[in-house]
Amino acid sequence: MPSRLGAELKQTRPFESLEAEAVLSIARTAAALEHGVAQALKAHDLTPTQYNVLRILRGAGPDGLCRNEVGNRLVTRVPDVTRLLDRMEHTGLISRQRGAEDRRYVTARISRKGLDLVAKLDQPMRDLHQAQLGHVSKRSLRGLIDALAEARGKP
Amino acid sequence: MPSRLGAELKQTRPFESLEAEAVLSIARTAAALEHGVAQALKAHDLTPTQYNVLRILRGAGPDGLCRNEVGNRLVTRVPDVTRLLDRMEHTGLISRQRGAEDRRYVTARISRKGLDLVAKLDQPMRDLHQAQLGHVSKRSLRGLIDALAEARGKP
DNA sequence: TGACAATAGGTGTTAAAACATCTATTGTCA
DNA sequence: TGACAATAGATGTTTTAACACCTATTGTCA
Repeated sequence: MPSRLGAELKQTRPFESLEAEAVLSIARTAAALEHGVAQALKAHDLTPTQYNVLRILRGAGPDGLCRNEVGNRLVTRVPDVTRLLDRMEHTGLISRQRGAEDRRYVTARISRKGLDLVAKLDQPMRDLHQAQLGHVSKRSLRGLIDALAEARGKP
Repeated sequence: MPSRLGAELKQTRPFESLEAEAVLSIARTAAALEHGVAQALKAHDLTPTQYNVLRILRGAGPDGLCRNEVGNRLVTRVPDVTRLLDRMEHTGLISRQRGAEDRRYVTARISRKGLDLVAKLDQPMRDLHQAQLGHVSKRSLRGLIDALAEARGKP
């Protein structure tokens, strides 16, 4: 019985291990989902990472967050948060301010424009996630989430 | 009871839906795993995508594959396979040849150097996958793989 | 057969990722 | 207090991703 993903990729030889198959399954699924998200955001000139930043800063509230903290909370590790924020400041989605007490810090805050944009995207994103995974049973999703947490070593 | 990923991302508000949490879980796990793969391949000046191409062409055998077919089999959708293959040809990992019967096709084949490189990477990659997911039970992995296939809509 | 659609690749350009290195500011401790 | 490590960001450079558009070759059909 050939594995599903094996057939999907038209690869004849079976996977070397369950672990290898899982790594590829995760990568392939993530790529497909992110592609959908990217397509949905493109109409608003946002990348998934920028959208992620907007949600993070909205969650942080008026106090904002420093660059490193934004980087830590990102779903995907980004090695150049400075210029990511540069671009978002340039398009007016966020503002930045050098710290008064400790002048090493630069606090980033979401702007009115940024808040409006994420607010407008809330429902479409809900719909998208539903379209992407709505056909999967709650039970499967729960198991999936737990297994992924285990895979990341956060038991 | 706050969700695991919610705490991990230091996000206070709970997820809007199980589907949204699953999408983020998949993205985060995939990023972590791919980062590990990329680190392992960096010593050989290979990106994960290039490694993927090498494995695809090794699997295809001496007949090779045309550009589009390589693109179709890639784990992640790549919008510029031509220059991906350009680079790999330039570093001597593959060769390309314009088709004789149908001159639109260009067949890509893995070179001796490419074969040697993937062969040398087989064991390290096995070890890496084991290190990344070896702590997850076979049962969880099986469930994970099945749930991801379901998520991709390949039931 | 000759126009035209379809298919397979290639090119040009802009934006973003990746990596190393550098400056400024603060903390620590002999 | 004064050297020096540690922290927070910024900058420079190269590579790659992403998107639109262009060329060459073959298939189709009036």
